[in-house]
Amino acid sequence: MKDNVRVRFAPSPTGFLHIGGLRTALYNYLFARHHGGSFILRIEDTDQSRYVEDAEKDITKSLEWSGIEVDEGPGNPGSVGPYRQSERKELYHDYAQKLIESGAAYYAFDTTEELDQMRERLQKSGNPSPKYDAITRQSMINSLTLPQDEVQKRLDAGDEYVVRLKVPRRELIRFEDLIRGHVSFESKGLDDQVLLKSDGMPTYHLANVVDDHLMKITHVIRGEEWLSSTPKHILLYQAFGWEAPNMAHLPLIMSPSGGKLSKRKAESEGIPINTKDYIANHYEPKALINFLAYLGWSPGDDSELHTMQELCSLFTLDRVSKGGAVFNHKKLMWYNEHYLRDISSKKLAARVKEISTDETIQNADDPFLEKTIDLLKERVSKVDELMEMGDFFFNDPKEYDEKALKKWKSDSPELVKEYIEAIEPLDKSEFEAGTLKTKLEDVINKNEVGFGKLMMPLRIAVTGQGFGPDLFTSMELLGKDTVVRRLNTALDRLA
RNA sequence: GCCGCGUUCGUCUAGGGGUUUAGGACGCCGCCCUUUCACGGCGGUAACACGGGUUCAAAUCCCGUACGCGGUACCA
Repeated sequence: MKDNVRVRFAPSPTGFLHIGGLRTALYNYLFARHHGGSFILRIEDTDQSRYVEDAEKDITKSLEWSGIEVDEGPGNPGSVGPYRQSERKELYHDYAQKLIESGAAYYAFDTTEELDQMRERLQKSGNPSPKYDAITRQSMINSLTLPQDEVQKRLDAGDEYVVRLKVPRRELIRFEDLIRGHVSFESKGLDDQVLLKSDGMPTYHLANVVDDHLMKITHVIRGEEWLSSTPKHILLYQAFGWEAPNMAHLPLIMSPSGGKLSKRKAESEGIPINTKDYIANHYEPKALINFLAYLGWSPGDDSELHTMQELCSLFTLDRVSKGGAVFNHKKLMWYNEHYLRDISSKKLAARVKEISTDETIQNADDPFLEKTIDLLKERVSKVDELMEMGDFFFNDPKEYDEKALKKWKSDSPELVKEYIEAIEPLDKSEFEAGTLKTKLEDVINKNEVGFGKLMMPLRIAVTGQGFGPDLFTSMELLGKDTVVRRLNTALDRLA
């Protein structure tokens, strides 16, 4: 293991940070922290046509929310900046030039149409995967086929060109992947990859290799979708005479229906795909992080719950699995429930006030709100559900749950009436859970009916629903006036 | 198609030649607690893709097959 571990998370700002990207960032971060190294954020904005204005802000905000701290990045540059590739444009130009001079790359002048024609022609003649390679480049328009003065003339005239990597005809390219072990590719299967695009921007491949070297990256930890292009990168490192960083390709996060978890698939399967969706929907960042850490990795013991700090000390690449991992939303919810219950009711009350759009809740008395949360916490999965389930603590039920209404029988009005009569004389200090329960028992005993015969109708009348926290404690919290009012309202509406 | 990478309960995984009647977690089911719903506790269901080797012994090593996934762009 090299000293001074430096890893990078290098998203391209073509959209919001999705859950797969977040996990890649997390694994990089955990690895860096485990080795006391640095976690670098680099923005790979080389595709101007796909650039999304707010994407970088979204990435930064998402990482921050998740608790992933960036040691060096556009917002807090270190000594190897700038950290946006668009601001490093000239650099790539210089390095492309070096490759041309050393013979590892060449100019190509073919237009998009000519390339399409070439591919079509080859396909028709029986080549199913046409490539711009050691063989086909001989029939294309480039500095390998054109006389040197012609090349210079085109360059001087400002003709559009790209720079392509001159992939050797037959060579076995091997490298060691920290997760997968030995990996090898035959160079003949590789394209003469475009390194510098006609708009002057580098492609991912060039920019990535140049930056990883210049930024002294020791470990490249990225998604498996990059495994196939790694040989091109190895070739590049060799051409530059640089030592390649260690490589580690992470298993992909899969959709429950199979295949890489994409935006479309996630949406149709009810899985939030972007980190901002998790923020907006009030998931617990600790839960998401814990869940994501275990999606493709495990510490090897039976533990399931860990803080970020613990994950940092536990995480090693050799314990990352090789196969894709299916996103299991129910397990995420299990984590969320766990971390939610860890939060004090006092803190939750503050969160609820922040989130809520209901004025009654926003202005609620804090001790009261906290008491309701004590009761609700064990019953919900996310903070926002606290308000849904606990709405009856603040507002009279507008309607009664249809399913619960089945428990409102023909004898319910009479029983409820008797209960009202029993509790109305109670003064404030007597209006507490124990007494309220005793009063209910009096009524059912007198009428010789079961507990539920009265309790369910009361619950419906007071909360509008057939489930929820202990009814007597809830009524105590609500107070006599509210309870009696709601019981009478129910009598009117359901009689 | 070609190239590459994978494959242990439904899902995430442990296990890496004998310690395994293959362990844990989520889910699901049942019971207990509770005259609601949950929490909690206890228990149950359920997997080594297939076929050949190697070996005294294979989930574990090797080779094939199947299946899955990824890549195959002047996208990353």
